[in-house]
Amino acid sequence: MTNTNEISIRQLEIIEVSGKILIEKGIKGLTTKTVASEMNFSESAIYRHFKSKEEILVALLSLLKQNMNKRLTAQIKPQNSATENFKAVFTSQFNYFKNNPHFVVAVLSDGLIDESKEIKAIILQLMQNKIQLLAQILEQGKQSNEFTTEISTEDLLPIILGTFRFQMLKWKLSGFQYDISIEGNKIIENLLLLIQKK
Amino acid sequence: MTNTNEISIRQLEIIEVSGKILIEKGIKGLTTKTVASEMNFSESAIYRHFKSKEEILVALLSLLKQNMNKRLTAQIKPQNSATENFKAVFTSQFNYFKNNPHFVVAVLSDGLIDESKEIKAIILQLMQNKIQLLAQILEQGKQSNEFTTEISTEDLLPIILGTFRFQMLKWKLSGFQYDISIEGNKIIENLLLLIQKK
DNA sequence: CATAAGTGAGTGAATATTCACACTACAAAG
DNA sequence: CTTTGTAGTGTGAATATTCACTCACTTATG
Repeated sequence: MTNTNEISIRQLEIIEVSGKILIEKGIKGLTTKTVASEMNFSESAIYRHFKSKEEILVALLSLLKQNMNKRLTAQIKPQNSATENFKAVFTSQFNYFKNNPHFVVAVLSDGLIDESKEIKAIILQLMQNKIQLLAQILEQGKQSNEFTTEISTEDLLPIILGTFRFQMLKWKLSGFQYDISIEGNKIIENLLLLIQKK
Repeated sequence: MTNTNEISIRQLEIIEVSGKILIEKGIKGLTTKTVASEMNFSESAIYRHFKSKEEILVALLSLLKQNMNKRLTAQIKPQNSATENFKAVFTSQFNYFKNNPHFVVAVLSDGLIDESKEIKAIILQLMQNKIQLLAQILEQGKQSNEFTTEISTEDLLPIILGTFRFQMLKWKLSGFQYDISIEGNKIIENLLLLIQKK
C-alpha cells in the first residue's frame, strides 16, 4: 500500500479474486472473509493492501476503465471503414471478457451502483466512455454512407449498448458455458445488418 | 399470513414499500429495519405477514410475473398487425412502469439474481415469459411480411429485449426524472424502423 | 535493523429472526 | 346483552450471527 496509483502484484491478485467472487456470488458474497479465504490468508492481511473494502471495488473498476479505454481506442483506425471499426471494437470486447470472465461485473454492474457514490461515478464514466467511442464510429459510418441515417446516433446507441449488455447477461446466466467471442460476433453481424444502409 | 396464495392488504403494502426501497437504495438498503421504518411499525411486525425477508422478494417478483403476463397477453390481438401488437406490448410496459417505478427492479434484477435460488428462478421465468410473447409477435410479423426475415427471431430477441432493459436502466439512473412512456415509445419506433421490411 | 507482510484475537455495529406479552375485533355461548 | 374464547396484529427486548475493521504481535528479507 505504498503508492496510491501503482497497483502491486498482491493488490492485483486481490482485485482478480474479488471479481471472481463478485461474478460467482454477487455483491452479497463479496466479504472480507471470502476474499481472504480465496487468497489463502487472513482477513486482516487484506488491510495491508487496501484501506477498505470499498477501495478494492474502486480499484477494480478503475483498472477496468483504464484497460478498456486504452484497448478500445486502439481498435479504432481512421483508415478503416466504420463497419470494420465497429467489428474491431466488439471483437476486442468479447475476446477480453472471454479471457477475463470475472470482469464482466463491470458490464453488469447495476448491483454495484448502489454501493457508494464513488463507485457509481466510476461506473457511469465507464458507460460514458463506451458511448463516446461508439458514437464516433456511428458518425463515421453515417458520413461514409455505410450506416442508416434514418435513426439519430443518439437513438442508435442504446440499441447497440443494450444488445451488448444483454448478451453479456445471457452469458453470465449460462455460467459462461459457451464461447462468447463466437456468439458475440454473431450478434454483432446481426446488428450491422440492421444498421447498414440498404 | 393465513393463505399462501392470496395477498393481504398489509402484505401488498410491504411489497410496495420494499420495491420502493429497493429502487432507491438497492438490495443493501433493503433491511427489516428500513422496511419496518417505512411501514411505520416495528421490525417484528413484518414477521406477522411474511415468514422471512426472502419471502417478501419472492412475493414481489411473483406478483409482478403474474401482472405482467396477464397484462401483456391481453395486448396481443390476432386481428391486429404485428407492428400494432409490438407497439401495444411495449406501450403497456412503459405505462405500467411509469405508474409503478419501484417495480423496475424486476427488469434490472441482475442484483437480485444472486440472492437465492428461488428468486433467480422467478426472474428467469419472468424473462422467459417475455421472450415467448415477443417471439410470437416477431413470427407473426415475419409471416405477414412486416418484419425483416434476414435475421432469425432468436437473434432478434436479444436486440429488442436488451434495448428495452437498457432504456429502463437509463431511466433509473436519471432518477426517473423524465417520462418513460414518451422516451420509451420513441425507442420502440426506432426499433420498428430497423426490423421492418424495407 | 527497518520496513513490508502476515496472524489471531477482539470489537462494535448491523442484521434477520424469535419470543413473551398486549391489544383489538368479533363470533359463539351463556 | 354480556361474557368469553380466539385469531390477527402489534410491541420491545433479546438472540445469534455476520460484517468490516483494528491492534498488538511475529516473521522475513533486502
